[in-house]
Amino acid sequence: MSKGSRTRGLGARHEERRRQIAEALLAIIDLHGLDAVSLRDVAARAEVSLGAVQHYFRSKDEMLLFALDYISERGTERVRRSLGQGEQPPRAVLRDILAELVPADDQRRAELRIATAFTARSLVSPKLADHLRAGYDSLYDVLVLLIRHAQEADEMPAGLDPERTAAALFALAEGLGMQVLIGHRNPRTALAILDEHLDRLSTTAS
Amino acid sequence: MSKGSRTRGLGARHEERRRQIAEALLAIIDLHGLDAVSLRDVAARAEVSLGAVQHYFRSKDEMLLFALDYISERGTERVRRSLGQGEQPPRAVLRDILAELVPADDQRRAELRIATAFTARSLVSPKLADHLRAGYDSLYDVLVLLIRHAQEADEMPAGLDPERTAAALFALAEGLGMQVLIGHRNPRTALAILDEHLDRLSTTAS
DNA sequence: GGTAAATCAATACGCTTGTACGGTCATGCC
DNA sequence: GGCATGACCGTACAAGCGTATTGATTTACC
Repeated sequence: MSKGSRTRGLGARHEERRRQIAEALLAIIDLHGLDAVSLRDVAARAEVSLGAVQHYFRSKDEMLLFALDYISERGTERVRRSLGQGEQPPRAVLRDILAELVPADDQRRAELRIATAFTARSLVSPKLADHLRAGYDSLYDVLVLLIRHAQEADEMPAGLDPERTAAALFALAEGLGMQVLIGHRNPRTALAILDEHLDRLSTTAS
Repeated sequence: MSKGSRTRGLGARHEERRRQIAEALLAIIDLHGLDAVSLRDVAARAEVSLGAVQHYFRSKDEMLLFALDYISERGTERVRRSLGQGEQPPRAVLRDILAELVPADDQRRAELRIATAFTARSLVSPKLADHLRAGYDSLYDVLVLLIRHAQEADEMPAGLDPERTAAALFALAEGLGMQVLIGHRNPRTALAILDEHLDRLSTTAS
């Protein structure tokens, strides 16, 4: 296997150190934006030398890509946890996952700010766009699946097209999240609007 | 009045020149992103000297702010035009305005890319955020008004809360626009989803 | 104990950046 | 005719940037 999986000896803490540096990078993006990131600032915040950062990342680009994958993984992990609790009915799980896109606490807020920064840059960076789209796709697939399950459990009308519905709910949640982030709406109202639409979907005849 | 309104003599073409430089700036944002903007690149694209750019804008920040107001004005103008055609029923006007947020052609696409870049930066620049929110607010107000009119014309159920509905439609359209921009969905599907939701809203009992 | 790799630290390089400054020429006004 | 102002141009500068390089120290393994 690769050196990354080593648990003892030289290189054992390699991945952990990379994550630690990535955390510093993400903190800077949250505070000052993606443009304001310099290797020296990252090093200072991570309390290591510039040389150390260079040792763990060949280039700034590689560091950015790693940080994006790192934070994506955190999001994926949260979705997995939501899915894991099998007691809940599919519609409730769907609601929970969508609600994650509305930043109700500081941590979620920071993550959404960071995700927004990466999204903006992905518009001019194909490589970033690829990595971002991967996470996007998998979340979308989960939504489609949950809607199907909800339909099978008679929690949502069978007449709904799962893919379109997933796209709509995704877009709605994302848009609401953005409005909250901008300060245009408070999280409570945004979540209420989301729930309202979920209810409307469930009680539609078509 | 200020010198900006002068139409003859010295300073007559002042505002026009500023707009011309702003166009170059916006083109660079569309192509390479907001971070990639340098005064020299702007000067080159506008086919003027660096000194000329400096002459018309005291600082880079001022130029960015001007460009944001400039492109916002263009959007506002389009909304005004949609509102202007009085023959159309309010729900159709509402639909047109929401559809503007889904980039179906190159021009709309470029504008949304630029708006996204500004939005991302506004997360770390309060001054930009203020300017952006102003346009946001006025668009939101227009949506609320149109929904009220649609209700009065019996095109939408009176039971709907106009403000919440406006927020929801806004968020949905914005989210769909983003999905199209990312390349996740094609404009046709996005517009179909938008229409579907407008229909669902109109035929809801509550 | 020796060798090789990992882990840094320090420094330097070339480049780009926003801004400042000085100068030139044209224009408008008294 | 003089004088202020507008409209530039060219250049210079200090700061910051990503990256390369070199070297020292530690660690793991034979």
